[in-house]
Order: sequence, then structure tokens, then C-alpha cells
Amino acid sequence: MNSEYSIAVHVLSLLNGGDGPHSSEYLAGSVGVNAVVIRNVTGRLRQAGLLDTRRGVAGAALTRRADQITLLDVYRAVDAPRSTLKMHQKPNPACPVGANIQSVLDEVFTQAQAALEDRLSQTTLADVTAALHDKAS
Amino acid sequence: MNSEYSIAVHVLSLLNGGDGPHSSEYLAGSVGVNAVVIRNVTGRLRQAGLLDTRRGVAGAALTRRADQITLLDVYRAVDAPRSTLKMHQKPNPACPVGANIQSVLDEVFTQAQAALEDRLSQTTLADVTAALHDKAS
DNA sequence: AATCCTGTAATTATTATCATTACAACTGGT
DNA sequence: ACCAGTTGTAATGATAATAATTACAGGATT
Repeated sequence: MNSEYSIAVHVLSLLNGGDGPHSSEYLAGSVGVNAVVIRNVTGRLRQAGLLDTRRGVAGAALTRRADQITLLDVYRAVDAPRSTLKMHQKPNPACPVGANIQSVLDEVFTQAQAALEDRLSQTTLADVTAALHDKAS
Repeated sequence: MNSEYSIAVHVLSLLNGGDGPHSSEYLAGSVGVNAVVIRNVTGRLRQAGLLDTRRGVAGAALTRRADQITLLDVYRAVDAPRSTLKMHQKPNPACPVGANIQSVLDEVFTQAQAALEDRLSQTTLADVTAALHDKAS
């Protein structure tokens, strides 16, 4: 798991609060990463249809209202893993347990991941923005 | 996130099916990792009270019945992260969003993690063993 | 035309993960 | 008492994942 997801939420929060057009350089300054990382993230968000960007012109704009964007939408937009729980890769197929553990764990991990994602779907970007305003006051 | 968690479940499944005493070397052969990795995992499981091991003597024994060990118990026993969702580390404190995003995301991530862990608590080692037997048949 | 910006690929640096080596502490059998 | 085998643990090295950086083509605005 990399930190693209939290970066994406951060970026979308900035765009939502949006005063002026935010260049990738500016966003990078707030997020604390290199501008190229920002552009990769906005690229994925654009591919997912969450924002519009145009080559050559600074700034990005949300395509929907913030209360219509869930944190699960964001999670799926970025390069997030199918499951945040990591499996060991080389169980011994000659052992009855080793031969089947991946399949069994995959089911368990899938269910746990579904529970996590379901919770993410209950929070919207608007909720995040509201919480940010609360903290700032 | 490392793969100690899935390794731990694998090891406990072997111990549960347990015919003879399983040395760390044997367990390593089934799991597909180095024996030292196994000993580190069993060490954590012992510290968490899930199994007994003795220095110098091969084998490990569960301290409770498999239906009394949930996958959440195992998750907490190993060196698993508080949240599987990763936060970016250097948001700019001079920016209103950057100053508060970690706090806001921490709440969201904690809730999502709680949903995941709640799901893990609903599956026991006995369930895993039963599923393994189903697959093997 | 000149300047600024995005999209993207490629490279390097950093960090995290795992394998391996090494060895002290301990056990059980001979 | 000795010895072979094992666990616990630290330390080191190899590999893989992550992020920073460089580079530049494609496009916009003045």
C-alpha cells in the first residue's frame, strides 16, 4: 500500500475548498510531496471521472458535488490494492495446508476488505471538508 | 503491511491440524519462508498467549480451542499496523488543509479499520481449518 | 514566440521487507 | 556429562516497493 489514497483525498479537499486554480506545484506544496506525484494522482482521478484537468492549463475541477463523491470512489480511483491485507506468496503446494491456504485466506481477506470499503462508502468528500472546517475553527 | 499475518494464520492452521510436533524448520517448509521468520511469528503469538513454545523443544501447542481463537486475535498478535490505510507523512502545516488533514483522515481510517477488524473477529481458526478440509476433499 | 503548465516515462534514492548468518540458551537422549 | 537438535534473538545483507527527481513532449495563454 502506498500513500496515493490519502494524497488523493487531500488534493480533492483542496480543490473543494478551492479559491483559485491550483497548479500541481501548489498542491505539492500543501501535500508535501513532489509535483509529479500529484500529477500522477490527478491523472488517476481524471481517469475515474472525478475531476477534469487539461494539459497545459493549471488547475483541476471536480466533476460532481462533494457530497456525491464518497471516499470509496476515491479509493477505487487510485492504485489501491484489492485487499489491504497481504498474503504470503510461496506456500508449499505439496502440503495440504499450503496447497489451500491462499484460497481460504483470499475469501476471508475479501470479506474484511468489503467491510472496510463499505465504511469508506459512507463518508463523502463533503464530510471531510466539513470536518476540516471544524478543526480549523 | 508485511505478510506476518497470513503466515501466522497458516502456522496456526498447521498446529491445529497437528499430527506431530512441528519444528520451525518444518513450518517454514510449508509456509515457504525462512525458519527465522516462523520463529519470529510464533514468538509474537506466544507473547499474545495464543500458543506455547519452549526454548529447545520442537513444536508449539495452541493454548485454547481453535473455535476460541478469532482471526482478529491473530491480527492483534502479530506486528500488524493500526490501520492498513497509509497516510502521507508531510502535509504542510502552514496550509489550513495540510494542518488538519491527518487528524481528519485518522478518524476515517480508524473507522474503516474497525469495520475490517470487526469482520475478522467473526471468523475463527476453526472456520479456517474447516474451510481447508473442504478444499482438500 | 515565449513562458508556463500537464502527462508520462525513465532514472535514482530511499525505505521496507525478507533471507540469511550467527550464536546464546535450553532440552532430551545417549 | 556430553552431544545433537531446537528456540529466541540480534545483526547483516539482498531484494523489492515506494517516492523523489530529471527529462521532455504536448498543449495553453499572453
